[in-house]
Amino acid sequence: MKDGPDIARIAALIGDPARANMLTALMSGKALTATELAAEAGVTLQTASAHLAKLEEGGLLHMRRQGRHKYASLASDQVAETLEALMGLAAGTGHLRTRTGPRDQALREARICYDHLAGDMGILLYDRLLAQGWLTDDPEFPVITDDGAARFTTLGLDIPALQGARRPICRACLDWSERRSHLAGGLGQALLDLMLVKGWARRLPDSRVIRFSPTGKTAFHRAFPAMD
Amino acid sequence: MKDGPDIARIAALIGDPARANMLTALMSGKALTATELAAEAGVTLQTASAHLAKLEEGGLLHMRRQGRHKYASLASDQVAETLEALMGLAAGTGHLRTRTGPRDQALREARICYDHLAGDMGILLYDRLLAQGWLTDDPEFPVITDDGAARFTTLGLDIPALQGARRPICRACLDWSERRSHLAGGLGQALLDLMLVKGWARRLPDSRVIRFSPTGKTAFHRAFPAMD
DNA sequence: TTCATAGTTCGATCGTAGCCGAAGCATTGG
DNA sequence: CCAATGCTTCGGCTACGATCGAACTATGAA
Repeated sequence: MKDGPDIARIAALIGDPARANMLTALMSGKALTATELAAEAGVTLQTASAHLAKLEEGGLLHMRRQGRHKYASLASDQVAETLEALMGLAAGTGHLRTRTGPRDQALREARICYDHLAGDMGILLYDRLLAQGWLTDDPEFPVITDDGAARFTTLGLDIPALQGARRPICRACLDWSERRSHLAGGLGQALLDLMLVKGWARRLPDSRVIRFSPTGKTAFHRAFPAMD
Repeated sequence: MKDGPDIARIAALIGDPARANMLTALMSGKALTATELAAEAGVTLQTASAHLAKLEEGGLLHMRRQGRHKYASLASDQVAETLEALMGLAAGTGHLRTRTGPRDQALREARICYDHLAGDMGILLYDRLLAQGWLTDDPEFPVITDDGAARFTTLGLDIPALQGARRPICRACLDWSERRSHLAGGLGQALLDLMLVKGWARRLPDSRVIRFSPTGKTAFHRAFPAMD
């Protein structure tokens, strides 16, 4: 009867609408304050505080006090992945009730997933990196090839620094809209940062949507071409 | 605020202990009757009936009437995957409260995940298939090579029949105990069936545990050797 | 037909968890 | 020091949903 871990405990944590909204907001990867999350969830600060305490106690969030602010962020990539899996299910089993509005369309095209690029563009990036042989294709932890390391360095990334970090540099992450893999981990984050810094794309305010400019797309295709 | 699909709806479905127990039981891959599930969840038949209705309405279960019995099974591989993801989280964030008993140990070694082999043995199988070059290493949908097809046919599988089915023949599935991939999909199911039929292993009653016999393990290593 | 088993529907009960108002700490800035 | 802002704690209200007993329907067996 009691096979495996206590799945109900954390599913119940995610199952409350207010908490689910908070978690979804945190999928943007940014750490948010309690007040911001309260607004996001549509509840008062008191109830938000209670929710945050439960989420931290449950191991889903990581809290950091900074001055008189309290910042919350997802506890790990694993949490983000689980949320994406749930989104995939919800998108699929939703009785066509989730008609895809224009906002939703933009989400499918390019969005931030925790801290890296997801959606059509995220998958495209991952495919291109594989096609060029800059990454080996592991189902969970791809590895950077020598070719790839050289290329990333040319683009301005500090690969040794990334490799020194505790966090896995490469990680495959499943996409809820496309049900395919895209690149997460330190490298995924660094690449997205790069694109934002170079002005290829920008984040829409208060949303997970990432909008590529026409010139940005061109630059993307030149930097990550389809084949050798 | 309302980014993406309604994640709370289905998380709440999974979040009830009774329903979570039912879903966990169904991870065995077998279709179970309402009465069996009621026993599994520790509730009366009436409440079980209500839960099953909700789970079906929510798109997590697929129901099939057969005579005066009503069989429930997971609606899709995707549901099973999401449950595994939740188990991974629950195992990790559990405050050391889930001390690994002997039963748990057996689960980690070899268990059934929906309808295919998971745990240490599942990962070992997947690695060996890759090492032999019988499968290409795709993060989500590996492909059977010609070598592999020949090998599987020798073992007694009907590859063309599997390829004809609607279901994806190969699929990588993430393991909650090991956080690595193992083989799901039609091929994963067929291989597990094969091992059970050949008597290499057997299922423990009322559990997801799969026990390999000593001779079975030997046969396994001979059929799927470490390197060429 | 009659009986037994499987499952459903209804109604009532009861807990729990979400919610907010108000008051209480804590940190920063003047 | 005081005032303002960010967050927490407390208490009480409310509502939703899980649960079960009892009565009802449906299928199968004798």
